[in-house]
Amino acid sequence: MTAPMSLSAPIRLLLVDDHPVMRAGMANVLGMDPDFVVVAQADDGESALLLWRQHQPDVTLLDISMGGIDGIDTLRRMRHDHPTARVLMLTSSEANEDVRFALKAGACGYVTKNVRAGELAEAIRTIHAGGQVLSEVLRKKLAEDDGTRHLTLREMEVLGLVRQGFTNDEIGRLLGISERTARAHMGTILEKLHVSDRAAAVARGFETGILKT
Amino acid sequence: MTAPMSLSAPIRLLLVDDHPVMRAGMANVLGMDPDFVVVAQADDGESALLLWRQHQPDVTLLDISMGGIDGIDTLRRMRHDHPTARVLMLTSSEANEDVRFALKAGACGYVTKNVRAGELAEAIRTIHAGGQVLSEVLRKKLAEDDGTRHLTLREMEVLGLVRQGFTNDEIGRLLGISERTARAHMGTILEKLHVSDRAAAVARGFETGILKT
DNA sequence: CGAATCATTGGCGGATCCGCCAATAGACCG
DNA sequence: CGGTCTATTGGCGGATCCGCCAATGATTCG
Repeated sequence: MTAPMSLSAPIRLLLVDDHPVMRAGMANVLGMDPDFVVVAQADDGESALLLWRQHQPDVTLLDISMGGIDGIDTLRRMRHDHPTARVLMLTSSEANEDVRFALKAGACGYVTKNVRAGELAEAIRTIHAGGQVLSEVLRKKLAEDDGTRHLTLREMEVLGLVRQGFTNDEIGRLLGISERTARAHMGTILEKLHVSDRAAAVARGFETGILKT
Repeated sequence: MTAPMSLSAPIRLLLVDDHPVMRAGMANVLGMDPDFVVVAQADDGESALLLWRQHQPDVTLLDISMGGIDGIDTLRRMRHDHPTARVLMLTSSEANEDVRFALKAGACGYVTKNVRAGELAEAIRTIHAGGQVLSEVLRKKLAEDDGTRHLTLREMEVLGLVRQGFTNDEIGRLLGISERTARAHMGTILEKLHVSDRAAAVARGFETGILKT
């Protein structure tokens, strides 16, 4: 528990969150620690990408729910433009789909906002050292969820229309497929989500993060 | 724009939020201003109530989504035990139902977390001076929503069961009423929510905040 | 005390849903 | 090259949904 690596250069951070007060909190908490220096802050995805290019931070802390392009998309583009970018998702969402997509999109870690300051600092150090961060709880949720097969793109598309109140017939026409096919998709959705009707499927969609408010 | 009332005693604040980093942000932002002093912080409803009694703060900043009892319930109990308590909701939810219930439960103001630091300080001063705080945006959303009639308790109960995938028949049995009555409730729910089927009703429920993840 | 809202129930009928059966074609994987 | 997954479509039938008609008692409000 002796202060580690205070001799090396501090880890340069980019903070991305659309809540000014939250950013102040991060800057404050992390600014206390000489291992870190906040080189820039952004409140949306666009400026995050811009600021990344300008500052080339060692680690980026990225929120998911933001106005404009969402955090996952920002992450995708950031990793696409700069494959070396190391990103720690710091968000309030515990939805499995968010975690899964974030990791798939190249996040090096995922922590929820109810994390304590010390844990956050530790996570950043791990990320910077080239490690992965995923809390035990989330790891567990993901694992038990892997037993379940996930919705395909097509199925998500269908679920999105179901959410809007379209009938199978309308969904078929909207997607340029037969009503029967839409129904087949509906069937697999119900099966995969372990529910008995489309109303419950929509609910499940929101619960798991497939659907967003 | 001259610094107001710096001669009087500072406004004593209680911060309630389950995100440590967010609390640090609030404490930091508000601590800069000599008008404010943070006398206590809580990360859940129970301790919030306890700390209120101990410190009798001038203004409480209260989050809605928290582990344990939620912010609205905390607010209710706080106002019940101490009708003089002045509370400013500070939350990330923009859902109409949250705003409505908060105001009904006795909140003196409601601001979302994407508020800038200066606005937050201003809001607290207004609350302390006996005023109400509600952003133009939220006021507008509420107004246009008042045209729509709101779900009754019974209807929310039904919607909660619909969400779980129960049929009208099952809902009837669960509530000890006829299937026909459940169906009638369903009908009014669809009408009030301006949707065509129960799946869309569930979606609307999540969008408006009637249903929670 | 009327007006309004709410919770309740009934019948009838067409629309829609969902399950079970089966099949084809393309994509991807080892 | 087989196996698996995905997307697609068909038929059949019972279950369920939703709309339209109408009615009663309780409660609340002005």
